[in-house]
Amino acid sequence: MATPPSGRSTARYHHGDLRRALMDAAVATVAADGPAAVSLRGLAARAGVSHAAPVHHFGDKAGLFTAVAVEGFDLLADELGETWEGTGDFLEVGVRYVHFALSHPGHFAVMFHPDLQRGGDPELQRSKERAFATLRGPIVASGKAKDRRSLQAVSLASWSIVHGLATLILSGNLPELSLADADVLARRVLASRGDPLSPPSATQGDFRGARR
Amino acid sequence: MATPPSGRSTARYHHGDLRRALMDAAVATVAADGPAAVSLRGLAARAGVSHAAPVHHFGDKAGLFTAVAVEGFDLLADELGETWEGTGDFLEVGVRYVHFALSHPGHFAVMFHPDLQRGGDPELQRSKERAFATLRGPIVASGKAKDRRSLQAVSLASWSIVHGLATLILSGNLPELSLADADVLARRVLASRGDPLSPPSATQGDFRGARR
DNA sequence: GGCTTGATCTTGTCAACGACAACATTGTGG
DNA sequence: CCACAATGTTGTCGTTGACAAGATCAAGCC
Repeated sequence: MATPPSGRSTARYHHGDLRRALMDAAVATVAADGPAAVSLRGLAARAGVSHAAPVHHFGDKAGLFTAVAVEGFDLLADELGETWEGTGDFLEVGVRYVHFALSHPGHFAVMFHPDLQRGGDPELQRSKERAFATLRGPIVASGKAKDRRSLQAVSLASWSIVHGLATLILSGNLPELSLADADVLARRVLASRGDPLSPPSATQGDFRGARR
Repeated sequence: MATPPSGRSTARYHHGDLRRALMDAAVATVAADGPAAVSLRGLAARAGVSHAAPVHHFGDKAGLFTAVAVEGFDLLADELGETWEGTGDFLEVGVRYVHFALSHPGHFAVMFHPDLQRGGDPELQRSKERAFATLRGPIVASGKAKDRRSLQAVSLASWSIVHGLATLILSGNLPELSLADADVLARRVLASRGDPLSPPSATQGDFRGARR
């Protein structure tokens, strides 16, 4: 992997883009085996560098995870913003949230485990805030919540349902899904609105539903 | 803490209830600093035994977390069942789910991180199934979902919203709440149904709402 | 060319940890 | 009284995160 840009094929002292390689390896490891499976030494070995090299890019493990979280929140904000601008559909933004979580499981897991990160990091704060604002925007724009309090309730409910669905799928409490299936499921779940008192509007789709 | 039942104050060879002490210490540690902060050696020291004593009760770290998860699912099933039988109110079961998560953060975190547990454990499977059945029951009983597919969508939506809300609060993405405030918030969020197209029915309550 | 400076990477080391093996202690039932 | 299982201890090994000190490289400056 990653043959250096210069023709020299033997080991070079400098990696070229070790920061990128380490983050990619970390994300892949988290996606495959969870954050606990990440070791700085393992990542270093995978990138072909010595066990202490990561220190120069991230300081420590929390620094690495913080960088991954920042990247994740930026990606999420981009995707949600794009969907909102493209469709103008509040529900589709929610679907995209779930889609993001499932297509970037490594990032997502790190993003929502603050105990892995460096809490006070200002860059993290900014990325986080931008992502949340991008999520809140469509809810505010849909403008159906009259007062401030109900807006917050609706906003939080929307976030909760997409976040909960994503979390339940990722944590293995629901069957494994293809991304396409997950989109269909998310659309139907969001449309059903979690209230048994109002009959859900059944949309088409072939998903078989939760297993256990 | 935990002076032994016998009057002998000096160190005894047998702890008395080491299993219980280790689980309590583990739950407290997870609640305070997350699962990553748990070390078998640390728990052993806290209980006043040698570093290898926990092996005889849990085998390994995953065994300890599995035992915590089983206890958690049993507690959750008890609480949800009690609420459903007491109130017959579907929404109150959801409120209780969130309440449980916030009042047992140590258990909750372990319960929904399967990578910490021994996946195949039969006791875990049973406890999990019982808890989920207790959650699903009220939804089925409310009987508003016509066909199988919409029932699954409603069921999953309900679970998602309560699980998402609990997860968001616990992960520090919402302001710290007292348990009473959280109950009020959960009630309002569940009542708002997360759909801006239908005006939310504002219930009373003094919670100020999400911060950031 | 020679020198300096900063960034990057290596080597060496230490303490904490999970896991395991071998042994000691305790209490219980035959 | 004695096997025997449960419980706890001591000792050890390999892995890991973190740190310190030094090596290598690139780029600028004289």
